[in-house]
Order: sequence, then structure tokens, then C-alpha cells
Amino acid sequence: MTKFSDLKLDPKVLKAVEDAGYETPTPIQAGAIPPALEGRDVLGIAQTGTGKTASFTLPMISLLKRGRARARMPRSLVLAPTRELAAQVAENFDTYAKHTKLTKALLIGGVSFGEQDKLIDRGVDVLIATPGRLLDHFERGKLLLTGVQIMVVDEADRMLDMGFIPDIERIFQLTPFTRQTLFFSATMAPEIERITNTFLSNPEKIEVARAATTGENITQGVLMFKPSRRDRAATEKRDMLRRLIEREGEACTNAIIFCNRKVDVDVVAKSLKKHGYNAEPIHGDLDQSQRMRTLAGFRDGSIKFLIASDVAARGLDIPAVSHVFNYDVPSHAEDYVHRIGRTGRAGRSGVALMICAPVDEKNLADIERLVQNQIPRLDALEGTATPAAEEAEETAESKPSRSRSRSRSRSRSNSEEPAAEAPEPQEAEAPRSEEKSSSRRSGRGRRDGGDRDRGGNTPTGLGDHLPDFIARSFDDRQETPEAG
DNA sequence: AAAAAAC
Repeated sequence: MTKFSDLKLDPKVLKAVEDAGYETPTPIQAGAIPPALEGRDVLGIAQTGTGKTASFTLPMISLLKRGRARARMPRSLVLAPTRELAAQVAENFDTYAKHTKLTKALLIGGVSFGEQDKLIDRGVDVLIATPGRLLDHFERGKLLLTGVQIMVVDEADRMLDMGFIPDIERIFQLTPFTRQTLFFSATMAPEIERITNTFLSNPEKIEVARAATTGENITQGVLMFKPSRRDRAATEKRDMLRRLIEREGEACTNAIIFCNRKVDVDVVAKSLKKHGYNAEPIHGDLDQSQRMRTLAGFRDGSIKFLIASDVAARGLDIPAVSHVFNYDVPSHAEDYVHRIGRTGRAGRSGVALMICAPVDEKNLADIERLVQNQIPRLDALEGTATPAAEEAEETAESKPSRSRSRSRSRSRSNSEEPAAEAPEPQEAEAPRSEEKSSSRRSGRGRRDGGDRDRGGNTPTGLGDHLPDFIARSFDDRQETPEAG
């Protein structure tokens, strides 16, 4: 098996890798590092959780090690779609460049220009940026991209979703034609393929499945929510969320709760706090320093519940999240996969539970079509969606830690250590004749498939590695106009 | 209809 020491990395980089405790590269690293070190363009098709970041930072540092930066002319450029992701790359760079003298600057919005300007003026080897802020610097005449030898585009498919592709094209055109390009995307949408055809030169293509997971070890469930009265819907939904959390009991060590709208992120966070939960919001309207603080707190465990918009749905490397709660059904089906992918990482088991209001049912259907499976319906939670809910808001429920273990202990036992048994074909649950949910299955039945009829070789759950829509490479995309 | 990202 390949070791990092076989990869011809610079000795100082190798040392830093060893310091960090790594010996064996992940598949994307083993695939991307050698061609990158040879100066070739790389097209990496991989998601977060695959070790993607190191697959470009390690060769970059090795290649840049000799040579010096000139003022205002960075020697390399990394582009990421969100500020947090850019910051994450910067941390990664610090880790692996610690034995070198390479310098870096992080150019993201939401912070003042002053410090960034100073660094650029002095000259940096590596510039890590979100596209908007980078172009802003460029337009102010503070920055020359003609010295860029290596350019990295990370999470290109998300850049596409966010409308950054024109910016990316522009930035490409500002850099020398002779640069080396390392380009990463989780999927190969036609637009992405067009970009790679235009700006990459005979790239080495490396495609890897997601690391060890995508649902195989994620227990999913959806709770159909019907408010008793229109004007109580919001209150009752928050109440339902708390019950959902409580029912998971101690198995829920930390969780991300996704909402579709920023206002709801704020409202839900405030409500949870009021009820004694250790919760903080994160979304794009909060100022950057707070976003950073919150994320750091969530990572180090001082914050237990992160209430998030889709700013946190992809890419952020938050290890060991036991639960993901979808307070809203995401309106883009792919976002569901990204959101629940925040749990069950690195081979751990995870639980992903979602609340579905009547208006969300169409979106739920879209998701189920996408993942080609039905998400198990959870039994209605006792006492919810009834007029009693509003009292609950004020009284008894305010003690989240209170044990209400009756239904929980059982449900737990099902999902507690699925990791060990996950590899099994798993059908203990019997063929199950489709239909309405609220049978006695406590809902936590793992994606028990049961829909072999839904098309030839239907994957069960999200499949062994990753969903079909993600796995599909661009060749397929071009030739298969979407069977259904 | 919303989120992200530039001021």
C-alpha cells in the first residue's frame, strides 16, 4: 500500500504530514499528488471527507518550496466558495507548511481590507480566497495574478450553484496560460465540464467515491408534521423539533439543525436557547467573526447544537456529529444529501431526522426520487401537533436534559451501533409491503429499501458508496439524458 | 423561494 513517504513530497512537507499523524494517503491523495507533483493539471472528482484538501495543499507546498514571492504577485491561488471553506484551507496550509517559510494570505469578505492588503503588498506564496473578495482586491489594483503558477479551484460544483462560475472564468483569464491547474468538484455538471475543457490542459482525472459513507451508516427518518392550526404552525414545529431531539436522548452528542431560511435559523436558535439548549446560529448574515467563533465552539464541543442555513451544508469539516436534524425539507433535493452527509462521517454511525410539513411534501418526494428510496416515516411524537403544544412551550418541556427514556431506549438500541452491522445486506426487516408509514416500525428502521421494483438495479438507501447522481461521471451525463 | 458571496 502506498505511504506518504512513497509520494515524493518535499521532506519538510512529509515531516509535517508525519507530525500530524498521517501515514497512508486517502485514494484522492494517492491519485492526485503524484501527477500534481509532476506539474500536470488534475481534475479531482471527490467530495469533502475524502481528504481532498491535502491532495492539493501537499503538492502545492512541495512545488512552491523553492522560489520566493514578489510583492503583489502571489505564486499560487486557491479558490473556495464560502468563507469558512477558505479559512479551512488556510488552516490546512498552516499545518503542512509549518516547516517551510512559505507565506499565505486569506482573502475573504466580511473582514477589513487592511490586513489583507498588507500581506499582499509584502508578497505571498499562497493566496486563499473567495472569488468576490479576490476580484475586489484585483479591481482596486492591489493584486497581480500574472505570477500565479498554480491555481486550485475547490468545490467547483458549489461555485456553480452559487453563481460564481463567471467570476471563476474571469479569474482563470487573469492568470498565465502556463499555470498548473488543480480542479475539484463533487459532480460533473455540464457547465463544470465546459470549464474544465476550456481551462485544464490534458488533466489527470481522479474520481473517488466518498470516504466510507453516504448513508450506508446514516439512519434516516422523516416526521410528517401537520399543525393543528395555521397560526400555531411555527410554535408547534419548534416544539416538535425539541421532542425529536429529546427522543434521541444521550445518543445525540451534538447536532446540526438545518433550516431553509436565515430568519428561521435565528428563531429556532433563540427558541432552543430559551428552552435551555446549548445552541448557536450560523448563517451568512451573521458577521464573520461570530461565524468563526460559533464554528470553533461547535468543533471543540462547547456548543452542542448548531442551527444552520445551507452555508454549513457542504464542505465544512466538522468531525463526529451524531445527528443532523432537518427542520425544513431542503428545496433542492441534492442539498438533502449534502446536509445529512454532515453526520455518519469517517465510518461512524449517524442519525438524520427531518420534519416535513404539508407544503414540503413535494420536495420530500423529489428527495426520495433522487436517493431512490423512501425515507422511513417516524411515528408521530406523542403530544405534538396538538393544542397542548403551546403550553408546552412555556412549561415542562424546558428541561431538555430531563430523561424521558421510555420510547428512547428502544429506538436507541436499533441505531446505536449500526456501524458494526452496516456492511450486512441487512434485510432483517422483511420485504415490507410499501405504504403508510406509521405502522409500528419505530421509524428508525434503517433505509429498508423494499422497492426493488423501482428500476433495474436500484441501490438500497444511498447505496454502498454514493448516490447515483453524484457518482455519475460526465461521460454518463452526456450520454444518458436522464432515464426517468 | 432561499442561500451564498463584494462594498
